[in-house]
Amino acid sequence: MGRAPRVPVLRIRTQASQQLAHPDFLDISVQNYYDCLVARPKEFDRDTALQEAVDLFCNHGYEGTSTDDLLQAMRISRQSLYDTFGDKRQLYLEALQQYVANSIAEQVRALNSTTSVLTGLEAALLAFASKSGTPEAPGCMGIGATCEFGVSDRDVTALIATADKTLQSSLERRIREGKASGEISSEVSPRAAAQFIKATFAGIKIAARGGASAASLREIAQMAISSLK
Amino acid sequence: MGRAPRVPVLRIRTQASQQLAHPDFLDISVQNYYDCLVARPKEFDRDTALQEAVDLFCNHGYEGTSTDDLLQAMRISRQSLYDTFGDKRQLYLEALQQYVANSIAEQVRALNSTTSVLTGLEAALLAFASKSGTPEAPGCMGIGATCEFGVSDRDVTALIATADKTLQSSLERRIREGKASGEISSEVSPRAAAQFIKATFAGIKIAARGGASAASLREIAQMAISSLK
DNA sequence: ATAATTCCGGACTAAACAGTCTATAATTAC
DNA sequence: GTAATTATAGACTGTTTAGTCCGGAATTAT
Repeated sequence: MGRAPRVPVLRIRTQASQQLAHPDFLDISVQNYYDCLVARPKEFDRDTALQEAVDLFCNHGYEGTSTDDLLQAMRISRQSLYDTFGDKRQLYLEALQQYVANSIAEQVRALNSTTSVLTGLEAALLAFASKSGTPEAPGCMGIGATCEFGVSDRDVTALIATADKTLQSSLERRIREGKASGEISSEVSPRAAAQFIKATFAGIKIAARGGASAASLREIAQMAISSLK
Repeated sequence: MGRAPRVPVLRIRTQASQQLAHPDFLDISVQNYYDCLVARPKEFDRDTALQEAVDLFCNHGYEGTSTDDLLQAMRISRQSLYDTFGDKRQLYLEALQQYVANSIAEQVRALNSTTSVLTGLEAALLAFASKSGTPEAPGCMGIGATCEFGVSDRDVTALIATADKTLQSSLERRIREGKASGEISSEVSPRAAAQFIKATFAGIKIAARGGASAASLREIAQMAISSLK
């Protein structure tokens, strides 16, 4: 993946401190600078609003979520939605992008959280399940998008394919480590095993969405992992 | 399961043969008799039309399928749809019922198609995948319904739960047979293993919907099965 | 101050939506 | 034949949809 590109930064003296002896300064990105340099700043937080959209799309999909639903949940005006996010489809794509990026990051973090590869795999497999038992299983937006559109939507497909590659390579690397340490059978193909684990991710998420108990999900994860030993 | 209940049958002399020396007779069910005893018989076949609806719902879900889409694919008039199937929701439920029943029946048939339990399991896991590579992976309506509604819709949830129980018990029985014959490890819990196989079903179906190759799906199935050995 | 900018709420529009009604044609019973 | 019944096609209706427009308020720069 490489490191994130360095973002240009501006050092700005804040408005409120301009009459003080020791004024405050603020380092912000150029993008944020332009965002703030407007006659009237936005009254809502873009990321917070986007997260509300994510939650809605997770639960009801693209077609099942109306713009009115979105406005209500995001607590912004109609005009603000179109000004800020373009249209419903662009908002959906951005929400999917944010969801998928967060989701993969979380899974990879869990995967690498332990020295034992198998334990890390189990943690990753159950990372989603843990937050899904609570109120009403929210559903995975990535799987929702796949079910809803298949491979018919270029943008959705490309977005998910990118995330899929990241997860695939993280899994393969960790599985190779497990083979090297002897934790995973030498007969296992890292590529095939990573595909299999991804399928298990999907299976667990669907089971959770269908109301399966946390214990069931744990059993599924453990059986999947046992096939690597 | 048991055998199908015996349907009452009527022997009817067909209209066209009433002036012949050797008239034709027809055995039909009482239900069909009532269905036919109308001023003007339907011009379309109910089951064929329903199957078209199934295909549409598989590909676009409930919200993503409009009544106009349905009329066009089912090639029936608007009034006929409402007369025959009630409304869009009832049609969806009936389509889901038909899909899920057929789907489970096919999987159970594949599962029991061989003497070897593991081979049968592999056949069942790949039964869906085989027809999904062809034109545009149609998607599983059961999984689509689960993603779209979660457990929020009583009728959908109940319908899927019933099918789930059938598949679960078929899998458990077959896994017990495998344990008895020594093909499956004695350490495997039939209940947990059946849950795991169901999750693998879901994972394979999602992967297929996302455009995975037949070879990938086969690898996933084989890894899942290897965890039972 | 004033001008310029941009946010926001709500009214508005055109299209799509699910579902109903009507006129006509086809069939059966008599 | 006539009367009764029912399927069909297509027009129709009220609602919801996504997206636009407009007037007033808030903020910044000058």
